Amino acid sequence: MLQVSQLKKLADYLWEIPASTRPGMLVPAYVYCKEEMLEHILSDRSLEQLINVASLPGIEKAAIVMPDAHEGYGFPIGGVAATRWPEGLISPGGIGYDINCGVRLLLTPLNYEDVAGKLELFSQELAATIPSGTGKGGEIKLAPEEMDEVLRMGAGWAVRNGMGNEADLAMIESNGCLINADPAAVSEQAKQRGYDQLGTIGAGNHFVEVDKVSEIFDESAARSFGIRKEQVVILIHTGSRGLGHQVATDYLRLMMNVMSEYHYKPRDRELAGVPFNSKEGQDYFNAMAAAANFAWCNREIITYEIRQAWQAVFNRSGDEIQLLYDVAHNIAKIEEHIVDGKPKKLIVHRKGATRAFGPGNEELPEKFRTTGQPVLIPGSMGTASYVLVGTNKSMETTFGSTCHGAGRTLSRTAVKKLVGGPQLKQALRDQGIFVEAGSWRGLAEEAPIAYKDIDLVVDTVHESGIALKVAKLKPLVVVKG
DNA sequence: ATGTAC
Repeated sequence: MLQVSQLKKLADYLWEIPASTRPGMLVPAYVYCKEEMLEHILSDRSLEQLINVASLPGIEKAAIVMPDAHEGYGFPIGGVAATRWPEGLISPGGIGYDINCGVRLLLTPLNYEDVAGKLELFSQELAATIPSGTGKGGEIKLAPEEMDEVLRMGAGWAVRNGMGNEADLAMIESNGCLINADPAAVSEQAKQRGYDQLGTIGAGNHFVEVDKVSEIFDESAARSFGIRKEQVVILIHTGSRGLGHQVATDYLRLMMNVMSEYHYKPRDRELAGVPFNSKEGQDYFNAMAAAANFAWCNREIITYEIRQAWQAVFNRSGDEIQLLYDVAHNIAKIEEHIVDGKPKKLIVHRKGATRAFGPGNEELPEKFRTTGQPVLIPGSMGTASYVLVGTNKSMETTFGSTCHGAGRTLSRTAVKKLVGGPQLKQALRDQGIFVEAGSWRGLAEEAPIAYKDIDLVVDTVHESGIALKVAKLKPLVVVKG
């Protein structure tokens, strides 16, 4: 276990683990964290895992963790690592099992006072309209050729089939479609697990949440995003369901078997990987892209379901609900960043980390060119969530990345010993929050006491400048699996 | 996160 004394304090929010700390580290590691939250990160294996990441073949500049970091499979969740294109390592552990787990924020034209009397009804309608829960499927059953179309097209498939709005597509990271996606690289088993899972939330920390905008920090960015105080907004957090999970499982197993052929011996077997430009590396990257497209299509169809529930409850057009933005926080992307003063093409792994591109970036839609991209950070259930904006500081220091959420401090088993589902639902109801939960156990596992303080996490990235606060959201309704 | 099991 690493000691505080092994961390070099660079600022109130930033620590360095020098490359000399362990043999084999190719680059230093950086920890974005306030001193008062350091105990969480030091209490599990996340920094040992970060040190392992700092020794991945081809890693550039640094291995980085965000303030919401905790231990994950191989890589810490809340981690960012960029390897040299095209021969650097690609490692499924650096993306995670839930490929393109991500967040999207919908903007409604109504304010809190307009919906206050109908919130309970809306929560029930949302729960009835959006399937949720482990292994749960929905109404849409994809034929094999339709599945391949979804994997190739991403969110555009939903639009083409009448379950999404054309205007949404520009407001999705990568337009909701990674063009290298290859359905042939995705196993039949993965496709089978996903064939009826479009339009479903899943379980764990996934949710649909109705919020009101409780505070504005940056008036000008908020106005440009179309966000105002008291406004009702809707947050979606989910990913690629069983399909993405199976893709990760398949390729981790494959890479464990072949990595020695590429003379790669990881410090931890969970860090299995292969050179990006190897056959297996390309197959994984193209399968990962297909799973990412499935997740974007999933969030687009959930948006369609929300628009229907809105129409049913408020007797207003669902099309008045606008998509602000949709961000991935478990993904690998090929991006150009400046390293040692020179532009370099990199394989950027983000695992529990959000892209936070700043003003002027060509990948952003016109609407966000002058502000930087919206960054959506959900807090733990019943606490707050945030809208931030990407910065050029993040481009310079964190490969254009920031945190992704509050970050767990207690395991699922540990928290269940401290709190029960019914008790938690009542406690949230007492705070004016309507909760619709698919299972008491699942609800208890997501209790806010199992998470870090979202305000501290967001303040850390704000002070460090790797994303700046725009608005704070307060939950009104939570729908969970 | 997850057909909470290879």
